Amino acid sequence: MEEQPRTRRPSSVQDIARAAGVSVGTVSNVLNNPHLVAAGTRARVEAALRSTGFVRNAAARQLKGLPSAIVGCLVLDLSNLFFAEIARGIEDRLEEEGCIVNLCSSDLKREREEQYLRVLQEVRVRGVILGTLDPAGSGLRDLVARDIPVVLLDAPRSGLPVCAVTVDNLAGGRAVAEHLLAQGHRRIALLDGGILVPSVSDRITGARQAVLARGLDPDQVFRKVSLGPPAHAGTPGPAIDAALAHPDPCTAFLCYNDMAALSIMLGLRERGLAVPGDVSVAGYDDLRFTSMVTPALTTVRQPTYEFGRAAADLLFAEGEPDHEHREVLFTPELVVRESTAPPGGGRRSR
Amino acid sequence: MEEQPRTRRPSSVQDIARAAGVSVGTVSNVLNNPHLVAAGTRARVEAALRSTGFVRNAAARQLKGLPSAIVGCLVLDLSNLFFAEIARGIEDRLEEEGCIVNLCSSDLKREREEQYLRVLQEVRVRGVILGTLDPAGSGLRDLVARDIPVVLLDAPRSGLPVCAVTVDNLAGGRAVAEHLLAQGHRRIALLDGGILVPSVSDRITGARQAVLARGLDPDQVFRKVSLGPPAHAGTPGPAIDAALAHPDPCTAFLCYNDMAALSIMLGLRERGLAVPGDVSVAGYDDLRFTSMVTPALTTVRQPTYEFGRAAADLLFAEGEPDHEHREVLFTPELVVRESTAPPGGGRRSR
DNA sequence: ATGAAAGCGCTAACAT
DNA sequence: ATGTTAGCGCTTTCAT
Repeated sequence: MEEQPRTRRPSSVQDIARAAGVSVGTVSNVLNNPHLVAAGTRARVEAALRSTGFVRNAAARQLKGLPSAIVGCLVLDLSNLFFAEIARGIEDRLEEEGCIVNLCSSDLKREREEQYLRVLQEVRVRGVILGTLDPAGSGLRDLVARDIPVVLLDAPRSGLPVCAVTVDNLAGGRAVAEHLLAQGHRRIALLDGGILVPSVSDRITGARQAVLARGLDPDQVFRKVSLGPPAHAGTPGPAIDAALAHPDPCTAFLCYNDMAALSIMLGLRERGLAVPGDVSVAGYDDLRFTSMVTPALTTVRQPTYEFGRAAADLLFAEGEPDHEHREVLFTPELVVRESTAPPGGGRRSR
Repeated sequence: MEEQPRTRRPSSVQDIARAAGVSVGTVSNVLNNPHLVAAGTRARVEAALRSTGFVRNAAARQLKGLPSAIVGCLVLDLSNLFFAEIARGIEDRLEEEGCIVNLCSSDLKREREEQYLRVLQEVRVRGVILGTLDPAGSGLRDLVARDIPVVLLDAPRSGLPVCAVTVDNLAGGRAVAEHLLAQGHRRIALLDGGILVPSVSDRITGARQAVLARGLDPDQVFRKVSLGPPAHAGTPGPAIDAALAHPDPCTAFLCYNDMAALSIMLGLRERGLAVPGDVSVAGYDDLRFTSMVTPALTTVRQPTYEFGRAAADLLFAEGEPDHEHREVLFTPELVVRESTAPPGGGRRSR
């Protein structure tokens, strides 16, 4: 029956000042420089603050030029556990600095990436951690031109004055390819997502290097097949056909990530093909559960949580006065499990 | 050698006005009510807009009372694919309205939830989609008291004037438990994450109902064991011991989610125990890959992407003038696979 | 059709 | 130690 004790509209410093019988300046000082205000006054103001449930207006602070607590983070695909875990690493680190993350997923759409970047600029984020489709794109250049700190996520800096955290994709691609070649595979389906992602391109380059190192011709060894974007990962049929329904069928799939590899394995199973008996499958990322599927997936381990934390670290470092742009490079690690084996293991499928 | 073509500091409407030889009001009109301004003037202003790469200042707009384009979204654990997919559903829907999401993960920490809620208020989000640990918490009540639209994610509304999107956890819990009971299990380890999550509590209640419906005593049938928070999911040993190293060992694990179930299965395997030969394991969520592990996981399917979209829908509906708070209820579905079987199947492990 | 000016909530510089 | 005030960038009356 009583009046609502808390005001419905958030109270302003004005309201607090009135309630405590002081000026707005004093309220501001209680908020930001408590030591400047006498104990008694401070107590009165604090009481008013509490009783109205005052909440700072971030927009007003920002308009005064104070740094925003929001950091933008744009990843390629949040439904990929790999990025979700990176995001957690980022978030944990930001939280330590009282920042929050504006997390967006471009879903591998260029247009969407550009749109998000625009909105992030409008809200004047403190910086952005960017997993970009286009390391030479205008969105990124815009950010840089406006002096917004940028940390690239697993993408080359292409000469831009930004920081980056990357993993050695060349080495990773080389490692899986070398593994497959060593097992004797000479026809390998190179599975991509139909969209050219910088890090994946590097892995492919690495894979080609491995082939060249053996004196073979990459164009002979690899056959490019596409799974289509993640949304289509449920229908691996066409990709499988492209690789196998061929006079000279592939004996192995080198997949651009674990999710895709799993999808391929599922499709293979549905067709009655055994892995690795009939065809080998290698993934990339080493997601948490890849050791539990059957057969356990051969893949390449990449850092996730630590990767995210490193990115956030770099972003804060960017904030410092005269900072050198740095690139932190992580090293991937081949994890050989059961899904790859020499070709021609044959018809022993159960 | 040339001057940088784009200003480093983002240009303001003032700058544009000056450049185009008009007043700020006109610039604002070009931006928001283009039809009110003469074609010629408009063209001049638009040229200036483009040449400086003008970006609105969201803070200033907001200060004028315009609605924010930012929607807060707080989930329990982003490293759980279940939430990551929900987040994607939310994001997709928001994007359609030109909004972006401030995605945070409380990591099941109450303190962190409260902190995030505070920051979200400071930035005056347009609303918040909240997966809360505490549906009766002060953070949530605060939001409501301030008329900030709230949509609860899989949590009871407890009488608060908010919307909610939920799944029938009672039914879900009942279904798995009934399945296990029907197979003959009479000693079941009820695995939780050590933290009381509302939705999980409901599932447990549902499971107990199933036991009662058979005229059995839930306290006899269930033995509570804890895996600890997600971060500890890597060490399922203690939970396994608690369930099995007992004069009357459990014959099945009813796990609070798939990630936990996988972790338990891994631990079981390390101890040389066969699933489901020696012990059955049931999960919850039906994450994308649970059908691919060995043995394929028996679990309960929950909507994810659609769940997220529904939440975002509700949030926008909240914005409408005089809106009725609604609750959207999804129905879970038991998915029986290979990881559960009648007890005593025995030592046939290979 | 356009311009002038007030004011959103806050901080910081200055005045008392 | 506290009060006063200008101004951040924008939208929106109200004049012209």
